[in-house]
Amino acid sequence: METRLEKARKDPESMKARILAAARRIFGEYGFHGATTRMIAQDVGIDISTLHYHWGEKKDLYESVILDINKDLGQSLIDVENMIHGRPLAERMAIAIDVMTDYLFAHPEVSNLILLRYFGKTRHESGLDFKVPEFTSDIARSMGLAKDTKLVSPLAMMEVLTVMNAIHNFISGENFFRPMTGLERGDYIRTAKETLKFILIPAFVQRDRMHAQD
Amino acid sequence: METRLEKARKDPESMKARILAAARRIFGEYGFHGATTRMIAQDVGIDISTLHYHWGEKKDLYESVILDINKDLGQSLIDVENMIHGRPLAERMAIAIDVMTDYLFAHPEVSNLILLRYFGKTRHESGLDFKVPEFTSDIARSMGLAKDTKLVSPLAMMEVLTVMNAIHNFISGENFFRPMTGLERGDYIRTAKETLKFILIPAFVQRDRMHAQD
DNA sequence: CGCCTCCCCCATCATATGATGGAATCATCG
DNA sequence: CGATGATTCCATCATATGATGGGGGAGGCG
Repeated sequence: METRLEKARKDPESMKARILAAARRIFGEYGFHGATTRMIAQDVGIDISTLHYHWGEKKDLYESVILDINKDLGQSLIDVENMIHGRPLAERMAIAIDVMTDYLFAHPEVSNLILLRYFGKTRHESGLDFKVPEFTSDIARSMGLAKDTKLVSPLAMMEVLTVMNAIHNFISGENFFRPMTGLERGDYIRTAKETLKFILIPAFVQRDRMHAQD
Repeated sequence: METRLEKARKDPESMKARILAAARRIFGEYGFHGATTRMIAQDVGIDISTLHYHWGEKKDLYESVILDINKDLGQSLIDVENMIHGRPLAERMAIAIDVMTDYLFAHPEVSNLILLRYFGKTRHESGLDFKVPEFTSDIARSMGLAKDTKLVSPLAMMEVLTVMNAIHNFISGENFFRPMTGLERGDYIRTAKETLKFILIPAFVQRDRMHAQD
């Protein structure tokens, strides 16, 4: 059976899809409790009852947004994986950082929603989870931190989380950080990439070289 | 004139202080919109009207919490600065990471509130800001990334933000990340420190050595 | 004691917000 | 066209939440 979410993703012009897109943005900016169905409806230019007609209650819409984000992020990770396959570690990481950063800056609500979910509770438990563990394991394998996605050590997971979160932080914190730096958006993005590559790559490359010596 | 906040900080047993402490926790967990005055009052074991009696409207209480957090964080940074003064860079960073991580794990609402403020909007503008720019500049100077706190380059600021945020992320994301790893709390904290030191230090040390060669 | 001030709670209000029912509109198809 | 179903909006409800007024009590002080 086709879910509402699948239907919405097929036709981006449909009302379902337009509501979903607006919900991604608004939930991403204000979080679950900070966003109101009225804000989302107004953003689309429709009545709230239309929103309820298509997506049911607020929590259902929110969970659909999370699923949607998950799909997009998972696809991006696959794309990156294919792009960097077979290259040396430093190059793999540099490309991954560049590509993921570009993707996320183009879809900042992805980073926003992920981080807000990490760091903020919601009054009612959602039961629904990000696929963070799977994604993290995949990246760990891709970075050569684990042989098998089933056997990723806690240390490796936390290393991956550090890298991914460092990227998300710059995207999601743009509204706060960019005014601090006084940079234009383009410069901010360039500097973010530069900073991320400068800080994140050397440690892994160094360890990689040491292991190669054995 | 003594502010309500100053009064509350003097006597931690006072009702004012107890409410403030609860507010730090609840706002930290749920964010501004996710937290309700009733939740905070219930946490203290008092009526909401008592809360309003001491702190006025919700937004005022929230801003007091932010000011309170700022003072605590600023003091911690000063403590760390004194502790690491004069040592070589790698050592300075390792100690700073250890000490700040311990402090923040003991007061996770500090990280929570900071990150939620970075990444989530609130419906009404607060006008009140974290002292993030000043703190960031101080750390930049302390890390040798700038001669003067008045002249910190955007690049240096973003490097500092990367480091600070990496720490906050592990504290604030514990509820999400620790179950992923299956670690006990103590092991989680240890692994977080290890990971942070492993990733964050080498890049700066490498660059420091290169500059020393000049 | 009588009065005052400070502090706290009960009852209540006002508004924001999630949600729904039913009418109106539009498209599709026989 | 006329029937049918899908979609949208208007009016309205129910609840959660922020906020307030007034009363009561504890303690200090004449």
